[in-house]
Amino acid sequence: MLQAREDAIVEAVNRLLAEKGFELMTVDEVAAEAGIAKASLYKHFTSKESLAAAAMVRVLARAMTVIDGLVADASLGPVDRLRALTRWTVQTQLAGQMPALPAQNSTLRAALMGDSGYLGRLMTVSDRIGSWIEQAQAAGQLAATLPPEVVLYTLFARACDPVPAFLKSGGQYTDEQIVEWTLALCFDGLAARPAAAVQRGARARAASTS
Amino acid sequence: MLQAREDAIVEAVNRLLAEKGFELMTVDEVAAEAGIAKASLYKHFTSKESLAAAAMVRVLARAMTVIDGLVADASLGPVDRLRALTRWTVQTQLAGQMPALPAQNSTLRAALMGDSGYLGRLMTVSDRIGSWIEQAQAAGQLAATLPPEVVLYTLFARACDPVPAFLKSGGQYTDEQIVEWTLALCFDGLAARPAAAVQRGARARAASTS
DNA sequence: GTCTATACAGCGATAGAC
DNA sequence: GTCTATCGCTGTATAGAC
Repeated sequence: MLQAREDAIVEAVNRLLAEKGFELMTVDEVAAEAGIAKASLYKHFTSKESLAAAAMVRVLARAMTVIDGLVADASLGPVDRLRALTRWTVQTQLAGQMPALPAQNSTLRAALMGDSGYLGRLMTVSDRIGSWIEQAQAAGQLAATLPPEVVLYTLFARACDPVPAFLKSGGQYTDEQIVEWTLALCFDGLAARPAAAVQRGARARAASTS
Repeated sequence: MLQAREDAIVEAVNRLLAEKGFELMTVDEVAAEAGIAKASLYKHFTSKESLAAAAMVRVLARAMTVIDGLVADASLGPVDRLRALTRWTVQTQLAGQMPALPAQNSTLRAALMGDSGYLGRLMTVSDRIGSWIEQAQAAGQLAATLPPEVVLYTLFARACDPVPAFLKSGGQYTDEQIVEWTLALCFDGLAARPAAAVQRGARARAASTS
């Protein structure tokens, strides 16, 4: 019962963070959307920052679930897993369920860096992804000239990429198109690709729509 | 004299927008950094939104200057120009001089969309870049499967890419390295590249350090 | 046009009754 | 633990003297 109430609060925070970001989200809105008084909300969470941290913990936990599912599928190579996880990230963002945290807010950064639950999950997720990156680079499937750290941040950044939402707001493309273009841009870039990459892309599209 | 004062104000706004974004920037800070009283500032600009708009107009004017310089160099192809303009964007952002506008703020969006000076410059810049994109796609140098609009937004998004600043904050890479990696990611993606692309990258690096 | 001083609103957080 | 009511502060914007 208490747990369900807190879940409703974090769900509201998650949605509002996705919609307007930390600065523009107000605690009054969170309380209203969770159907609770603001003062009651502060019995569960000590500050606005801790609300955001709870939402981040939740999304990291969900990412971990996705990661575990990908690990369980032995038919996937490291790059397949990176692509699939990135697809989940972009899809979640397009669905308005990816909390957006501008890293510019120092009070929020301080709160997150002091939250061991957040830090631990962030490190676990980073380690899993990092091992896929190293495997993919060793297999010659990912640019070996890039430090793994650069690849990791680039993938994380898909969670706050403004391009997908902007394309969606135009209303002339389907979510599937936007997701595929975003993935193509992330992994293959803007430059014209050799036939091999184009064919791989065609195979992937065929598989995902079959 | 009046113009010089306003330049100082917009310069302060530009720097603060780059550092902390629109929501976290306060008018008091702008006034303090410009060395003027807040009330005097409101004689020059009618609102906080109009301050941000002025900074955006300034950065678009600078982009236009860069674009004109690239057009004047007849030795450059369309992709060369796109790369060079993107390099300028990333370098400006790394130097802390690229105003960051989270598109989530509706009052700010409304103000920008009602500012003809901003809209006109934005359209001019977009048209120039758009023509380069179409030329590059026609020449088979840019992925022709992507709508030009998607390419355009992807290039614009380099102005608020969090990855370069994050890599810089780590302190273990030079600005030049970060810029080259960002460009490589944008144009060639994460995937391992064929020899041709690698060699082109090597040539570009040699040229830029000679 | 510049200043000091202030009005006004919104928001994070808390008091205190139940 | 939930509520209503309110505090205290910050931030945008303005009044009015010079």
